[in-house]
Amino acid sequence: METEDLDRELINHLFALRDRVKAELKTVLPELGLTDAQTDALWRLSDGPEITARRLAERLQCDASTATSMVDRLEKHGLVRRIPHPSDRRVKLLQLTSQGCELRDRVIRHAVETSPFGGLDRDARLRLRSLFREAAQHEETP
Amino acid sequence: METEDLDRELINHLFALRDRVKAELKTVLPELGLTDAQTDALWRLSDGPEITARRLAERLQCDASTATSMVDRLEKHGLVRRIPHPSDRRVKLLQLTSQGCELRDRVIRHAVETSPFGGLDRDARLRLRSLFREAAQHEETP
DNA sequence: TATTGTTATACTCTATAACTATA
DNA sequence: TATAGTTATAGAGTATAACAATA
Repeated sequence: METEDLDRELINHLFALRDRVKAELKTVLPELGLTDAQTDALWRLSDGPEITARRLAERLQCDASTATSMVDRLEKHGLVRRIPHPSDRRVKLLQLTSQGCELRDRVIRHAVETSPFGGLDRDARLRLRSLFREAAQHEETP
Repeated sequence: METEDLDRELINHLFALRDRVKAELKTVLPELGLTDAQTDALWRLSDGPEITARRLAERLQCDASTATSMVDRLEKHGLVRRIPHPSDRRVKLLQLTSQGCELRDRVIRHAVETSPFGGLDRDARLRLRSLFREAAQHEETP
């Protein structure tokens, strides 16, 4: 079936593009004192105090206990803060410190500056965005 | 600058799509006895005996010693074989065993079957492929 | 009873440094 | 001298199971 080959090529491209971003980040992460996994976590934390540890684990697709130790390390480095939830005393909300925000922004900025889509002109990038958005819509409808 | 927002959205989509593939794989990897990292390695090994350990490390973007221990584990599970290079006795060529090939094919097949591009019709997927190919061309020309 | 987060434990993953054996 | 691969080590990342606190 030819469609399978097409889908496989698309996935291979997807991985290759992701690899290129990862390679670019690897040139800058050591001097920021971050590992790959910590960068992943940082990327998924917003500025506000609104993400629970549970939610972070879901976003990282890891066990809750893994999120706990990840937050332990980020907290030790002064990048994240645990804040008690105002109404549910079981919950801890995770908040980036100002240092954490700054670091996260530098990481994202570098990724954008060295974007693997830089070879595409603006029109092509807009068409790509449109296709990505369409693919994203079908997230939960199989 | 509005272009930065566009590039950032593209990268976010890229990560989200990669996350969806990862999530689908996670539903099947435990029963195959594979971890994420081992799956990554398996994916990058071809059927022929042509990849050196060094080359694998480059593809995985990891240190050579990391590749060594990864191959150790894969070998222990009977998925990979180390073969001496015919002319350069320093080099070890890595070859998937038949079991390794089968496992790798099952992983890839599952990824393709649950492709995050399933929501796009054939024409859209062809346009996406064309854009991916164009982006891939500019890999080494900055 | 169910959920949130943690701890204890045992692996896997990873890079650094030092080493060997070839080239 | 330079390169391919390994070992030893130490720390990061990960899931499982058992647990405490709260809902």
